[in-house]
Amino acid sequence: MNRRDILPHACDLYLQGGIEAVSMRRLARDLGVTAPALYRHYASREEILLEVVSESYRLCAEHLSRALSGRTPAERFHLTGEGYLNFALRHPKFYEMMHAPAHTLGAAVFPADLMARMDGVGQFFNDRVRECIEAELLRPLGAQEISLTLWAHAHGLISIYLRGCLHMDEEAFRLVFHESNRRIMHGMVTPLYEATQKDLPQDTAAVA
Amino acid sequence: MNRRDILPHACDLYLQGGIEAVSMRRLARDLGVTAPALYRHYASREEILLEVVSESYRLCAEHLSRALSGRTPAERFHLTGEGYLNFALRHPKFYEMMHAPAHTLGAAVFPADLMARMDGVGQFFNDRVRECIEAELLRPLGAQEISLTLWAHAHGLISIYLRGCLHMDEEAFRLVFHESNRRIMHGMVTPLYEATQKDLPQDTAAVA
DNA sequence: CGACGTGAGTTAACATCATTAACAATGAAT
DNA sequence: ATTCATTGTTAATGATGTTAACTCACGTCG
Repeated sequence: MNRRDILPHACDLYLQGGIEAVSMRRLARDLGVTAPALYRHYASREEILLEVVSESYRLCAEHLSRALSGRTPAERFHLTGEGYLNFALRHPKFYEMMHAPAHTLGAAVFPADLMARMDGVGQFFNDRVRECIEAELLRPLGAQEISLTLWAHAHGLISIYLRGCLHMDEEAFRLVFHESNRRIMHGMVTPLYEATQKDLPQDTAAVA
Repeated sequence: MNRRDILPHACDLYLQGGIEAVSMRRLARDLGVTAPALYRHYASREEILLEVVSESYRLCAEHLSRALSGRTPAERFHLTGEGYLNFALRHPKFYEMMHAPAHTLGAAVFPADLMARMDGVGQFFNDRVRECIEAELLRPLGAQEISLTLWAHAHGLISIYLRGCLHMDEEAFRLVFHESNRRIMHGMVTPLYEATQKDLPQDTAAVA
């Protein structure tokens, strides 16, 4: 038995019952082994959970990479958004795991290899945006900057939906997602808006 | 001892060491009592954690409500965004708790009173946006729709920052936050963009 | 061939966890 | 004075992550 045999079972347990369902004893039982044996391959439960997170990023990157089949910057840009949305809707538990706070996994901070995977996903977005700026489909506001804005919006909307705050089914949400994207791409303000942006007040001081 | 005495200590424990630091024994010890005594006031640990979530929403609503001191729709709109950002940056652990998945707390689904608090926060955003549409500062794209878009973007950006993915300090992030808001308010596309939106390909089928 | 070390498993144990059952003390109301 | 609800207690159950000490199989080298 080695690491590669353990990870799939850990993912299964996580998909079935969430993080707390991934217990060393239960995992060992599914592998036909006793709990301390797992410590031959992983230093701790935390290390196993981090591997599940890493797997989530791998799966996400796999969905995104299919956007490279697009033949124009616009197509690849569009397919990137679709890939991200599809990943989130098809693998909601993995999507959730991607954004789990470190302490939820018992870790103080994310290890370097995980940070690298995170940066990789971000870099993919950056590259698709840069292409579109060069093709003059997007305004030259900085590829990283636009990319971050788009990622933040997509992630925020998806995570709100996955928490069940929006009372709608998946098909309805796909429409909402696309409509919301249209809004941020084209803007939401009238000419009157700009005039109000001078002399805005500061937020009052903290309360407690 | 009653519920009102327990909650602050539960919050303290959570702020110090995260959700898993809130243990019945530890909490009881801090209150000068033994663990089973807590069950006189709360049915379970889950119920206590949900109360901490509820407290997070209360604190958030408190920050938002200060936006009502603005004297114009534009001011109140701006202060709402500032209030949300300030709440997240001043109370990051509470902000995180607001968006904790239910199973993280050991709960299958959120209770109705919590859902009501969530809707209340959403409603506040809606109302501020509606005001701005009526004042013709925002385009008439639907108050709920715009509100959701703005909330999603703000939440996504903040949660990405709080996870430490952006390598910057709080001051730098405040700038990024405002710049990103400017981008979604004014749009990011060139006139060329629209022409590319016809005949976009579908994402290929699922992989696994 | 035998000695040795290494890798991978075992059992037993420890401390901690949430939760429950059974019981005690306190104080107010009839 | 008795009754009853409230609010604690101790003891126990079963689960958790993790460690220590041990066993067993296997490959390598003298």
